[in-house]
Amino acid sequence: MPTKRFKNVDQDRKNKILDAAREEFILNGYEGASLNNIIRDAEISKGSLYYYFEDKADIYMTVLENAMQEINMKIGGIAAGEFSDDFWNDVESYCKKTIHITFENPEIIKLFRGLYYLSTTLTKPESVAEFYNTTKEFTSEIIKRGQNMGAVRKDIPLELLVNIIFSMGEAMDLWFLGRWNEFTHEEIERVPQIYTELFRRVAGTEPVKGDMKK
Amino acid sequence: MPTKRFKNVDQDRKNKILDAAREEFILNGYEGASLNNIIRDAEISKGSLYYYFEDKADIYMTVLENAMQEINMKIGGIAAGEFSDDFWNDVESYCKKTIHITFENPEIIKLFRGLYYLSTTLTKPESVAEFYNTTKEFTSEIIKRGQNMGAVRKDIPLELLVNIIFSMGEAMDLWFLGRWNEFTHEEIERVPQIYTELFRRVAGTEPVKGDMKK
Amino acid sequence: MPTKRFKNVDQDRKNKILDAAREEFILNGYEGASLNNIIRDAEISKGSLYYYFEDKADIYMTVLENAMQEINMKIGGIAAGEFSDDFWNDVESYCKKTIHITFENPEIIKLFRGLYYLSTTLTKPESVAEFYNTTKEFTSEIIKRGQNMGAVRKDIPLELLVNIIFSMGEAMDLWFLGRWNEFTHEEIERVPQIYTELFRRVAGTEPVKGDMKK
Amino acid sequence: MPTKRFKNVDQDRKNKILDAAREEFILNGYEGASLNNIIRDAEISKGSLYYYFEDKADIYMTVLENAMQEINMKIGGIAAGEFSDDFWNDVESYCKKTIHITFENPEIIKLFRGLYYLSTTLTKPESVAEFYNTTKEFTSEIIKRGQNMGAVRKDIPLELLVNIIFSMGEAMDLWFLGRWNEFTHEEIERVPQIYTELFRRVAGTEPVKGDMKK
DNA sequence: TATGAATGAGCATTCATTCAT
DNA sequence: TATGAATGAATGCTCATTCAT
Repeated sequence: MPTKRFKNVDQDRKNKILDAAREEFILNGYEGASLNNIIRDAEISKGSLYYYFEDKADIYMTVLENAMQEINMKIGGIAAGEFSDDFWNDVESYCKKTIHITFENPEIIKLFRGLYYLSTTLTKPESVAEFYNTTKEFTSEIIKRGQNMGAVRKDIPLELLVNIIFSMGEAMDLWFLGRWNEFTHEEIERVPQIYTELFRRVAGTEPVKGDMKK
Repeated sequence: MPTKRFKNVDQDRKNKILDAAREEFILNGYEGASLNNIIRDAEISKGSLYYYFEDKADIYMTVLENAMQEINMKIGGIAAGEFSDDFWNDVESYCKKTIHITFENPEIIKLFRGLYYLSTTLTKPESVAEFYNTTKEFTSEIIKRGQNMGAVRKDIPLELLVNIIFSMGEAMDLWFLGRWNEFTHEEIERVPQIYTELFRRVAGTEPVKGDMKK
Repeated sequence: MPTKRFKNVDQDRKNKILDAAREEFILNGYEGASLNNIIRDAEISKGSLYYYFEDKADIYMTVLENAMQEINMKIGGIAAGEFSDDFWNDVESYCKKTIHITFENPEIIKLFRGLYYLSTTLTKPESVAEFYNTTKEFTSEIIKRGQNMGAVRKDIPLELLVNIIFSMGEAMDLWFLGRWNEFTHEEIERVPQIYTELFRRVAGTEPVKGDMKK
Repeated sequence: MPTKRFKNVDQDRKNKILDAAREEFILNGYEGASLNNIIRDAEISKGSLYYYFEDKADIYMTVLENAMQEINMKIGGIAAGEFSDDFWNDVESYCKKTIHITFENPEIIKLFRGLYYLSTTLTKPESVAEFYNTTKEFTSEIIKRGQNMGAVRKDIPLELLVNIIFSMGEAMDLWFLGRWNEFTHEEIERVPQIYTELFRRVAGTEPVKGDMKK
């Protein structure tokens, strides 16, 4: 439980630490990250680090939570009230926002990839798993809403659906990320449609007839 | 390049080494795996390990190649000739075989997850990437066949499609793996259908009206 | 860069480390020296060693700098002001001092021999070379002074002259070192003359008529 | 005692081994040299290496002896009969030959530098020392001849003189080697004169008035 | 003679963590 | 709160040498 002590730290210092840590984890993955590099870049002492955090995993989790929060703040209000009654339209506009953010902060993907790896490896995976779930809850909420509106199928376990959607998103992120520069502006504009079309095919109640040329 | 020296090693010894290494990599991932543990379990000397392999990555790759080969042997002949003219039917029967094997050797998934992580992290990722690609080529071939038969859409880049399919498979594997024991025999029987239905939704040319209750 | 951390270490501990390191480098040369031996003899942990120093080369350089400083402190003021206007007389008195010190601390020669070897071998030779040059600069200064006074020839490149003088000194050191015990007190007294006479022959502007019986 | 077994080896094989070993020792020094590299390059087995040689030092010594022999063959007849009665003239022509060879095979210097280092470090230095002495004997003979002719001073112990001359030669070799390319053809022609002049100054019975502009 | 598999001690270096101040 | 010195186990890897065949 690091949080209490760390929460009360001066904001600037807090940011410096989180930035340094994030950078390090992105660069070297979880195992590869060195606490020494972090304290060097954050300009704090080893002692402080261990005063704020329980251990390496704790730092990592904190970085993650923070990154997530940041993202959510940027995506912001896809609060219930803002949804229209055209579910898949909403999804598309959500995708549009998300994709923008993701591709403006591509390192974040690397950060979370570490998580995925960790969840099966770490000695104290509970907290990681917990975080992982929290992250998925948001997607879960959206999908449930779709189900209530009759737009999303109910014949497949919700959690499975979430996982699949998640993985698909990750796969597409990765693919587009690798060739982002090769795309024209117009093509980029159509990326959210592709995401949505594929999500809809998998999860939708009604057949989708897609037809998109690259 | 397991240096051919390893190939000539006494079969028992070879197995002992590969088993120990696989176990270690599964347990701790690539970075976390310790060569010391491996030689302890395999009951060989440090020198021997480095006589057989170039470095840690080389051991890992060898373990992987071996696992892959093992799997392929078990899946066996989905050679071209065995395909019928009902593409999605073929896919389902392929899924059936694959799922069986995967779920009988669930650790293998963990093994390959390391790969995924590695491919973006390792200092010498070429060989890893190469292997990763080889692995994907198989899926790629199947999908191309589907395209030729008019069963698989062509309006999405092949590689992207492969990646998505791959990720979906991984996600489903993971999900089912976690609750394999909770399923009745009948439900298990229907799993390949679920895989296929979802693949078909994503990749198929014709709308799919799925309707499967959990 | 002994990282200033080392500078602040308790004097006793510092000495213990430097002594152990010097001993080890003298005994086994640079490549042959084992950090394990050093920490064993210095009774410190591996971690501490790497807390104080960057790497093996850093330790070696620190030992060297220290030895150099020690020597310079003992030789002390051959500051400009102390020179008379009889150049070769000054050289002889400098030799007298130096020889005494060298032969009272003969191991030091071995220490620096390592340097010589290193400067051509090491992967990071810059710092070594730098140090080596610094060391030679002193001789260089003296020679230049001799040239200004008209006592030292100018028809040979300065740097070449320095190198030759240096090597001659080394050769004589080595030779006398090996038979120091065989000499009578009187003979020892005349050693600086021999050094000077030979230096003068090589570097002097005027013919020298030496005549010294062993 | 490697020699007997190694001597009887097929000439080609022998050369291949010696070449590979020499290359390795030149490249990495004695400590740094790896027997594995040697057998790889020589295309022989580990077992053979240890059948021919006692240990690493033995290989090194053999390489050295061979190199020395090679040099001597190239320098060739400065046999007694070929000496004129102008000693220093003979020395100059000897220098001319030697310098040519040295600067055509500059790696050899590196090879012998290892020796110098070794002689104080190695666990079995006797053989090294012995070799070192053998090497010096040649110089020694020449100097003695000079003494008999009255051209070389006798007031300094012969062995000391040899060592000094040797060191001076080494120092000059090194210096010229580093700037060989910067010299015009004419300057190169005068190098042996410089060597000789300096040797003569140090060892000669009569004053030398040198005057050479760079 | 010749091979090459096998060894294990040794290497420099990095690490997360502790704790006295 | 904050520091930074101290730790020692662990890491991947290389080495010269031995020896059964």
